[in-house]
Amino acid sequence: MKTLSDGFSIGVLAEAARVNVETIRFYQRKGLLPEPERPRGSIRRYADDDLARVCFIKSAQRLGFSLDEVSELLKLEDGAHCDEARDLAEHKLQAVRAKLADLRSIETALSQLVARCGATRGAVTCPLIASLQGNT
Amino acid sequence: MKTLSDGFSIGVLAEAARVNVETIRFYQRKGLLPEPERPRGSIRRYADDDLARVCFIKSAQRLGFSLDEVSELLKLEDGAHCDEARDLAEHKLQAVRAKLADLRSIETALSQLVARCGATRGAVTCPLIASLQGNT
DNA sequence: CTTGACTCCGTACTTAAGTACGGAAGTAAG
DNA sequence: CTTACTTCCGTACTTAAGTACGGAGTCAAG
Repeated sequence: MKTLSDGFSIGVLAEAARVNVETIRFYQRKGLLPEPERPRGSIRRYADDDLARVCFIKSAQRLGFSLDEVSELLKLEDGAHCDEARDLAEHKLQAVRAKLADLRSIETALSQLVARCGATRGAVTCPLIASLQGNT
Repeated sequence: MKTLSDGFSIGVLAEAARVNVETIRFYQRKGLLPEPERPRGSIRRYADDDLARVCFIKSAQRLGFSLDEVSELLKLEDGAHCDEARDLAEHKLQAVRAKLADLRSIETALSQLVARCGATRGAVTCPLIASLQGNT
């Protein structure tokens, strides 16, 4: 007996997450996404949780986290030992703050460039490179 | 005749930029870094500009820009036509701002997680995933 | 109950960003 | 001048993150 909404297929999941079906399968192989049981010889069904997870992966990736790092982030969610989780989170937090600082200086540089570019004609010597000098 | 400081070798450049020598050569092949002339049958010499450029590339990469995107950013610096430059800069600026927004919500989520994790024992259900729901 | 679309699975291919390799040529110290 | 390290250059290998492919099984509409 089938409850009314017992999840969606991999194709629907992929489409909803704006991702290739193969990518979903790839994430499963990597252990980033749980592979739901398939009811005896049938097709796997996915739920909103899975969609959220895929979206999260893509979002974190856009921020420059690798899949390995994303998998660490996800372990936090999955309720690993609290101490480990905390350590991990603190490290990520530092990385995130460093990225934020870098991005802010790029933002400043870019908006200045845009402003100046509207004003001065030709010969743009933008402050972009200068804005990133002081990094490790 | 050699002036006292007429630049450094590729090895020194690479070391200063904390990068593999091969990476320098790779960037040259991709046109991200100019290849200085080699004085008749001798070795190429690099200057501070080149170092700055390599550092910039690495910084931008850490923020999630691809080498292709970095090369666009660098074209801005190189004084392309002002209008193009401005367009490019505006697009990048939007991308940068989107990244900033995402990063800020991750930062919030992570710091909340760290805080809670110190307080509650066990069973961490972190707000990380939730924090990234609202993205395209 | 057939037909067309979708799923499953393993394997193979692709792209981006390097890294490594090997031989010839340049260079710097003894 | 020899020896040991670099550079130079082309070509080949590696890793991460997918993408594509092909054959077999499943599902649902007509």
